[in-house]
Amino acid sequence: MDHPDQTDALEEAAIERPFLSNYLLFLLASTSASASEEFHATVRANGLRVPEWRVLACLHEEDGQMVTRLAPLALAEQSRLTRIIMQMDARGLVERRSDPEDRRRVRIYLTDEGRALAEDMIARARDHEAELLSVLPAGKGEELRKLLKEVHAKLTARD
Amino acid sequence: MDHPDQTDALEEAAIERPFLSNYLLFLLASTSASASEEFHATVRANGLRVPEWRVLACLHEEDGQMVTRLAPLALAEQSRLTRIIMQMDARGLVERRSDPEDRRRVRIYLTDEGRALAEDMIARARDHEAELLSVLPAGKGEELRKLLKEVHAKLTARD
DNA sequence: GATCATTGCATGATATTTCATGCTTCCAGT
DNA sequence: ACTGGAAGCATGAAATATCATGCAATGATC
Repeated sequence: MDHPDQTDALEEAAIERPFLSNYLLFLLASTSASASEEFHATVRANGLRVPEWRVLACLHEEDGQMVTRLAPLALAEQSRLTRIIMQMDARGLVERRSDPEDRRRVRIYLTDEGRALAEDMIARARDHEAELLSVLPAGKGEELRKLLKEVHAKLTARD
Repeated sequence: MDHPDQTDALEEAAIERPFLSNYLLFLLASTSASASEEFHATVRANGLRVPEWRVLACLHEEDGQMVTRLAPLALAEQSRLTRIIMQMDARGLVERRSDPEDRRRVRIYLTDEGRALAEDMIARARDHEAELLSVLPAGKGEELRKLLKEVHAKLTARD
């Protein structure tokens, strides 16, 4: 029996179920980018780069973390984070201390100035998050948060 | 009447409701990163950088897009995308044609080689997505996809 | 306790990104 | 048509990121 031309079949398939707008990795990256855009502008307006803000937030949550622990949390590669932390140190936001238990380790601590900035920025982040949620249909934001926590936990558990 | 020391109050608050692990922008960025990690390795194994793969996917969906339309879709800044496309052109994956309707515009088209690679990578992306979904609790992935589509639509509508 | 592998971080060289700005082409108002 | 402004893309110079590798400290094995 005859069958349709293969190229046409492929194109039809592409039209019938658009790939990109349903592709989970695209939706995640794109939603993350558009949700973060505004706040990242605030971050830069406060003289911080995005990974620097992330480091402040991580340290505020748990002070004295190692560089290699901070790197994945701040979504930055190790050598990059090392340099970012050197700059934050030079600027007086954090302090590096070698760990007496294991002298290969460098533990990062917030300075008073760093802690103040972290608290300030976290307050802004909370405000921005509230605004963001208010744009969404009621409940959708919380639903999304809950789902992301579950999915994120599953994904990071595979290590 | 007396009140507790302010620093203690702040610290308690931080302990009681951890900020980061509930912060929507963190959950989005971090989930996106960990979900994409594996597939991005595949992308690089196929000789593509992540934005190049995104360009291929966008063009496969709609060929002949402008640079300024492609840039936000590929999550890359315009001048960066210009250079990425120049490289893809040099490699024979895409072709740049000036738009006769408006000669400021440069429209990007897949070459046959580019289209073949795009189709190949999209197939891999579909497979990877299926694997990813199979790791998650049943239904969670589809739930997430649906929510992200709604939220992403709301967020990008504000322009 | 010597050796070998590994972990944790730093760093040099290279490649990439970014920012501001330049150059065209188009459009609106006159 | 002419002028001012904006859109679309390109590009140089400076800042950053990346990759591989180096070095030091630790742990494991014999």
